Parts: sequence; structure tokens; C-alpha cells
Amino acid sequence: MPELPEVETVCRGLEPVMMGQVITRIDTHRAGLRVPFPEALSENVAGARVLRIARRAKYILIHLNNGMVLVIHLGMSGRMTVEEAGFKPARHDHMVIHLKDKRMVAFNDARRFGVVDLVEEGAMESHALFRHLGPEPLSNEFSGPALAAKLKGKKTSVKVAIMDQRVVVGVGNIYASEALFLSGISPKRLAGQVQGERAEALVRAIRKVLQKAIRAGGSSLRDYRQADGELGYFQHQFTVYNREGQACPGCTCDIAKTKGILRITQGGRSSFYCPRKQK
DNA sequence: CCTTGAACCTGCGGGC
DNA sequence: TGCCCGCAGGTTCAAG
Repeated sequence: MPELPEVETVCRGLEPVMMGQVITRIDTHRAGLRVPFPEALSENVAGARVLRIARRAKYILIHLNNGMVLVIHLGMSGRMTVEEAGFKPARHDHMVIHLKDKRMVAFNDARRFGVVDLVEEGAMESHALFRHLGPEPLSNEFSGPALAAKLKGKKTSVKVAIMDQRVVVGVGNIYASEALFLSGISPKRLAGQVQGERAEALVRAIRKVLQKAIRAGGSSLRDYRQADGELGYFQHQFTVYNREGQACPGCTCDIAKTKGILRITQGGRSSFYCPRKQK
């Protein structure tokens, strides 16, 4: 479900709830998700205090004062909710973090593509989950020349390439389509052909769509939380994503003749684009 | 090394 | 109403 902006919004929602709190225990209700839950998870976090909440790529990082980092990936369908004392886990609430103030943070994931791991602070960089990750799109490390260098010689489409977390992290299926529309680049264009000014434009567009979505989460939610306690913001309005057959904004073409926004399949995923505005 | 496609799993909406 | 199909915002692994 979530791409970088949604994960970022969840992190900001976790902050006021977990920061400074002691974790009393973690309950798990099955052996694991995409991979098994860490061995002795509850024993290894019980009594530890939350120092800070951070994000790397689409991973939530909960830094503890015992030198460990609780790592959570939401996969496709993962959701985090804040629960009050007396909460009884429901279907797909696979993990519940208990806090000293009796509140709980539940991790619900119907499709179970999520990941939970416990990593030593010093081993984060070299950890298998993080070792191959590309630059953060909102950092200075991510630039036109840097992206162009990564894409040079690549034979895949630019759409598939920018979803490759080794090229740049955080961009998923929705924001890939959105950023390509904003930059006027066809999703079908060969990645290797995105060089120079085109790469600059794509970097600007990726930054812009991600930042705008993060801001939307912050401005539309109190404490980054929905009324039901769910953290994060998942109801954005998109420009091309999931708008097959509709006119794109500002389109002057006749929708009856042009079919409007097109949907194609690339790398097994849907791409949405305007063949007139994107070349 | 690169590229592609399948696999993982449940839920939902549409068509019949 | 029920059944079947395709589709869903991610990542990893095997095969070519």
C-alpha cells in the first residue's frame, strides 16, 4: 500500500505516541509475515525506551535505548493503529507493541507482505535489507547527474527503473506514474535515454510529488491520525494514477477521440500516462 | 552483471 | 446470491 509519503506520515504519527515511551512487550499472533518474526522479539525489546522514530526508504525505524532498532516494512497492505487499554486484536493484527502507558501500537497486514526485524544499530548499513538501497529522493544525494549515471545504459523502461530501490528509494507504482506525468516523460522511454535535462526534470518531479503528498498528510490529519486511530494518510487525489480514460488536467484534446489517460502494464504493474503530454 | 517474470497472500469489485 | 476473474500502493528469487 504505502510508498515513501505514506510511510513518512506513519512515522510522524508514531512519534508522539512512542517517543520516550518504554516498550513493555510485543505480542505476535503468527510466526511471521514475508519472513519470520525475529527470534525472542519481545524479550529483546522489553524494558527498552524509544529514542527516536526515523524512516529509510519505505522502512520505519524505531530506535531503542538498548542499541537495537525495530524495523517495520508495511508491504502492500500494512497499517499501523494506535489502540487504548483493553484493545483486543482483530483479524490480521499480527503484531501488537505494548507501551508503558498502557497504549498499544498494532500492525495489521492482510496480505502479509510486510516485514518486521530487529537490527543492531551498528549493523544497519550492512544489513541485507538496507545494503543495496539507493539514495533518499529528498536528500541532496539525489540529483540529476546522479540519476542519469544510475540510468545510463539501462535497457528497461524509465518507469520500471525509478521503482527499482537501488536507483532511488521510496518511489512506488503510484508516484512513479505521477512523477513521469509531471516531468513530461513517457513511462515507456528507455531508462538509458533519460539523461541531462530530462534527468534533472525527473528528479524535480519525483521530489515535488513526494513532498506534496507528505504535506497533504500533515495538513489533513490531526497528529497524523485518522479518526479510527489509523496512522498515515492513504486517500490522496492523483493526477493520472487510476484515471484510465479520463482527461488529464488542462488537457485540450477531445476525449472521445483520444481515449484520454492510458493504462499499460510494465513489469507486471499498471502505468498510467498521457501519450500527448509525455514523450 | 542485467532483465524479466513469477511468487508470496488476502480482499475487493465487476461481470455473468 | 454466488462464483470466477482480474486487480491491488512491494520485494525477492529463479531463470534466461
